[in-house]
Amino acid sequence: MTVDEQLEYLGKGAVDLIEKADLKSKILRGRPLTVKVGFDPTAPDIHLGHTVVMRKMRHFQQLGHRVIFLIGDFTGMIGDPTGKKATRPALTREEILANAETYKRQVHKILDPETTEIRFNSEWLGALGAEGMVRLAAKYTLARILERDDFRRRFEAHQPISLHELLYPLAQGYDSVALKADVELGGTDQLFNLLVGRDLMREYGLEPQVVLTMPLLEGLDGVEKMSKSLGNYIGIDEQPGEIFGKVMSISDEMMWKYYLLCTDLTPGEVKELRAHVESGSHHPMDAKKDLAKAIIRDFHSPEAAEAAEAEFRRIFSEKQAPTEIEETTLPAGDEPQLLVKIITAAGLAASNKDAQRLVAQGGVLVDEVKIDSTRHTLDVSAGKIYLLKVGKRRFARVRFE
RNA sequence: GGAGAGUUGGCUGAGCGGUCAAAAGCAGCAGACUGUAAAUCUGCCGGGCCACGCCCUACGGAGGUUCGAAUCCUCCACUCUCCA
Repeated sequence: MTVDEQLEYLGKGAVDLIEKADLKSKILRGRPLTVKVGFDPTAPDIHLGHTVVMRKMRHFQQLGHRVIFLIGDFTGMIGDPTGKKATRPALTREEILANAETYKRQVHKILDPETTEIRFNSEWLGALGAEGMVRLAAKYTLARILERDDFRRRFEAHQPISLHELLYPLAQGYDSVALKADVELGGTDQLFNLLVGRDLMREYGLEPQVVLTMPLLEGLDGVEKMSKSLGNYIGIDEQPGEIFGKVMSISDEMMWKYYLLCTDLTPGEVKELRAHVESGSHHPMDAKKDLAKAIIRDFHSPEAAEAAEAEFRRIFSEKQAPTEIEETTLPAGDEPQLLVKIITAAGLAASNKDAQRLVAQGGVLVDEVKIDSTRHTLDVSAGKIYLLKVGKRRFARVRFE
């Protein structure tokens, strides 16, 4: 690849690239670049939203650069204020380390295990000490910190901002100083933090890093950014069937963004596919199934992808019970037991009230038969087995012993 | 340091001393319609009880006034505003 081709490849899908000329001159030196990406160890599960940036990291790896997966175990104690309306709760040391382990286990589904370097920023931030922190804070001004939209908005809305939150961008910027990063990647919401890194590097007499941001992926609701805390995410550790179902539930419109950010298709190929769907020559559901399979192939296997599709067809298109149903064993009894209690006991509803509602609303089937009486009872003598379906997707086989 | 405003269910946000398990919106769940899509419509949306009624927990925390408090009083915690 020529340098210009490399630039195009690395910039593919990016929102900001500051400065492109800097990246070019860095590449021209012919030495592997140090590419830093920070991950906050607050979310124990890597989801599709994270993979957007990770995919970009892989691009750098493919071109022979040194990619550092930085786990913000120190900054995690601060809690990134980005996009937050309220102060985040601080994590304990134990929680952070446990989360970090989960990260390590999962990142290699996307990144090259051989060359990915995993670091923890407590390594240098912890060593900084109070004095170092104060010195670091001296390099930035309040006005500049308040330029940041999140802070300004909270400030103007008279919402609390704790002082330690102001340190977050500085700490993150200092990571770049410590690692002498050539490039830092992040979501567009990270732009401010990444730029602070540039400023700080200049302050410390280093060449400023290149900042490259990727679009944020909306979650299943199609509106909010995909995040663990909002529960609108697809985790890469999830079962193939779960992933398939979740992908199918996104809107047709959103599907294209997923195609662009979560597959290796080029923008041109996605555009072409979209044109086929819009002209009616390709059914949107088929396009979405292909998307779901592509994603499952990445995190599981081609076989798992095919199996997930077959299972999906079986359950939802043909409305049959899944091939594999979780079996729950409950204690048998001589007296008939209320169905609602059995549903709760089997873990298909959060509470008896909840189960009662589901039954009343016609969302419960016992052995393929809809039950709509909340007083319905089942014979629970030993050896009895029932197939319960609650809502559209919750199944369980209950056996009494 | 001084003066004032506020803290309500996952979120936003109403709330007269009784009729408040608490308006409304969002989110969520179920049903209808579908392509388990989206949009739309309908219902539900603290928990317990083989109950259509009763009980428990809940309106920042702890006390108090009252037959009765989310609503009044006191103290504590937290947040915001203005002044210094």
